[in-house]
Amino acid sequence: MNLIEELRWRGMIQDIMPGTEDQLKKEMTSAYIGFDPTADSLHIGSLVPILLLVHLQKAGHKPYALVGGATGMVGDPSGKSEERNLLSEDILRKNQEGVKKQLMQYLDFDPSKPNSAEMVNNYDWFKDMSFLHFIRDVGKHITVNYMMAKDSVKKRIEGDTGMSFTEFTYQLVQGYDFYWLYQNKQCKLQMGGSDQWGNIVTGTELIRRKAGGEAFAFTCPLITKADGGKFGKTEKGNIWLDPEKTSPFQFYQFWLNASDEDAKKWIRIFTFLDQQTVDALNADHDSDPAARLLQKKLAAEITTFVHGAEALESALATTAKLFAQADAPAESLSIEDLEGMEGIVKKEIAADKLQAGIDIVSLLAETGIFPSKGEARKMVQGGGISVNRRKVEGVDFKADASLLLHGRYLLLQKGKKNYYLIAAV
RNA sequence: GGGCAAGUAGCCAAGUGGCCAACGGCAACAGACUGUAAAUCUGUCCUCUUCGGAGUUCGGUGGUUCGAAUCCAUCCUUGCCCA
Repeated sequence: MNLIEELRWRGMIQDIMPGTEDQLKKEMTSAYIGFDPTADSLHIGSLVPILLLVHLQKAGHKPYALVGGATGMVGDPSGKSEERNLLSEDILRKNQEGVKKQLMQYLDFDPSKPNSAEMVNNYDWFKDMSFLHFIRDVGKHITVNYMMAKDSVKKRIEGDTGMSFTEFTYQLVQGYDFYWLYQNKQCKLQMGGSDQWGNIVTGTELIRRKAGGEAFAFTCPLITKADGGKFGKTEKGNIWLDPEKTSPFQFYQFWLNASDEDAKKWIRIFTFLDQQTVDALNADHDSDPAARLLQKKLAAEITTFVHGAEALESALATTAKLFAQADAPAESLSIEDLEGMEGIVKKEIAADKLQAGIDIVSLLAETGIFPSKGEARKMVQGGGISVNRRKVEGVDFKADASLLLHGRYLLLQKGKKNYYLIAAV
């Protein structure tokens, strides 16, 4: 299977420009994807573009990861119904660094290889460009009519929030990136999410008109969830690639909780397993859906790719303790189990308060698990709180020192999956 | 600069003098069911609360009124049209 066939099978191609496949067959091709420095870490939404670059490199082509230092300052209107807030330069610079560091992990930057990955930042070629230069050399080649026809623009013009000149210009800025890379790095291919199609095409158009060259592009579908929810969001917010922001355990759990339908799609997109393996896995899964083989494999593969084998081990261990032995009484957990659980939130309470006995509502509020007593009370009344894995039956429940595990800890749960370890100090 | 519209909770959106902490939907959280799923059902969903209530809201500010999200004035923001 060649690269395009492979990506097609994986369901990673949405739109593709004619001739792209031939170009990739013909020679080692340089290709790029842009990453937005809107946060100091990438989240799992960026995994697909990263994987595209990885596949590309595996197929022997040369990947460029572009950090959008300049485009980040403008704001991409694609998929946005409203004008974006501009980030300050300080924050952008910090974000660029964070994003850059993460990208380094996933691609092979070994300069001795002809197809080593390279990192570029469009801030480098935009920072010294004058406005006059831009409008004469770039703007002249693209008509407003052309730009207005773009979906991202049309939607905003037809909508009722309008769009600033700055965001309108975005597609030219991004288009120029492609042109610059084409001229300076012989980059002939741009990839991206399907929401980027319009911007990408502006780039190829610019290359054609300004340099008379031919450039190619394809996009991958945006990842969706079968239930229509936003991909990559949970109650705790985004799933980040930075283990400081989203622990490997939480990361693993995110994938494990995928629905069957999603898991079938995602296993092809987010893992490198070949067709045969995936087919076999699917068959096994269907014979016993409750075992969730697909989800387990998916979660294991992607956690290893992002965080490494060791992190996966520890995520698995925590999972076993939290869920596989969920019926086991809390008393059976060792101190190491309690303290070592990843994804558990640690809180403290004064030992003498506990000695005297404290009602559950105050306990929840004082340890900061809930911001107010009112909220804590509502959750207790709704049956959403457990102490030492036993459900708290009512608001008059009192906690005291006799409940302490190993004389030190209370294991508290909000719902099924949110664990808190309260240490008496 | 002129004309016209709009601004209500995280989002969408109803409400046009008292019955309004404000219909409904989405999102979110919890419970039941389950496979740590989906679907479904139930509860919560401005803040605090001794669960009796209390406090602060409907772009901002001032006013009319016993009483304002609702009426008036003014300012701000956004969109459309004209210049």
